[in-house]
Amino acid sequence: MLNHTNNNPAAIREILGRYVINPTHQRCEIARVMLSKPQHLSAEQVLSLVNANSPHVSKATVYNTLNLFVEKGLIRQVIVDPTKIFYDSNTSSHYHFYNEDTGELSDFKLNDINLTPFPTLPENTVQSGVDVIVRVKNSG
Amino acid sequence: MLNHTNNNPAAIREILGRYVINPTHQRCEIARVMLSKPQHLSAEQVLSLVNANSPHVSKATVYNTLNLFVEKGLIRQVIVDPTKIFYDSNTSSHYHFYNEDTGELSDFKLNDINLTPFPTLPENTVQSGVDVIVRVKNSG
DNA sequence: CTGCTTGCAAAGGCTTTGCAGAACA
DNA sequence: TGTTCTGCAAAGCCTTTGCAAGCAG
Repeated sequence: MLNHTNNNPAAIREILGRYVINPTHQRCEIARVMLSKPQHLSAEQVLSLVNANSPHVSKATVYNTLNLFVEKGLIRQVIVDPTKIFYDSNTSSHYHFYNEDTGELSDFKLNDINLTPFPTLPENTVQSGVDVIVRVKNSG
Repeated sequence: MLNHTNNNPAAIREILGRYVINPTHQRCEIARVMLSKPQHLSAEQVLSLVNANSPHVSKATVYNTLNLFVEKGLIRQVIVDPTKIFYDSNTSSHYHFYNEDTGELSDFKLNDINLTPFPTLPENTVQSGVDVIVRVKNSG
């Protein structure tokens, strides 16, 4: 699902409402940053983008809000680096390149990727997601 | 590559030698634990397994040694959980199930998985690895 | 009023690092 | 004797949490 918006306050509130998220001031600010385009941001990056003009959102709130957004399905975590979590505003099915030299994360889609028929899942489990990460390094 | 051995000291030293790793006492102990079978262990687990009988390897050495083994290609990191790193003694091509409820990691192989032809890599990069993680939850 | 939200600071958990002593060739 | 390795303790980083103050309905 793509939930991007051009910083339109009403549109942001509408999206939050759709995900049953109480649209407080701070949450709208964080949503504005996250949803401005498809992107991958760390909590630290969200914090500084949100507070770029005037600082008014605390670090704790950024962390708590990002977790709330993940829980509600508005954004996704991407776990590729042991030192930090990335948050992805694009929740539709896609995969990632991760540049281990630069820490850059980028998307790809494959029409011909075919992970089905899946291997048999472990007993008494249901699938909750599939991550495909192609790790790359600078060739230079 | 599978580098497993039945706790045979000479075999362990031979494997370490093959990866150009100076076979100190501590490193042999850690290798013995890691290479006893294909498995996924956290640093904490390695620490307690190594020191199960008599404590003689420090936490710092476990961390440093696991990193050394990764660097030399003897084992692999598996990054699926933001709170800890798993180390995998099986470096041959395979993929992972991760149970988000229990933290259990298990392997699967797919004959019919076909990630080629790959998407075009980002500019000036070379591929260094492909991770496929199927996240599951308990169905009960 | 009453419950939800925020922010600060402190705590937590995993991992790395500095440095002195130990081991080994 | 010189290099490499180990271990302790401290530091570092990212993230979470406790709790009091703030805000909204």
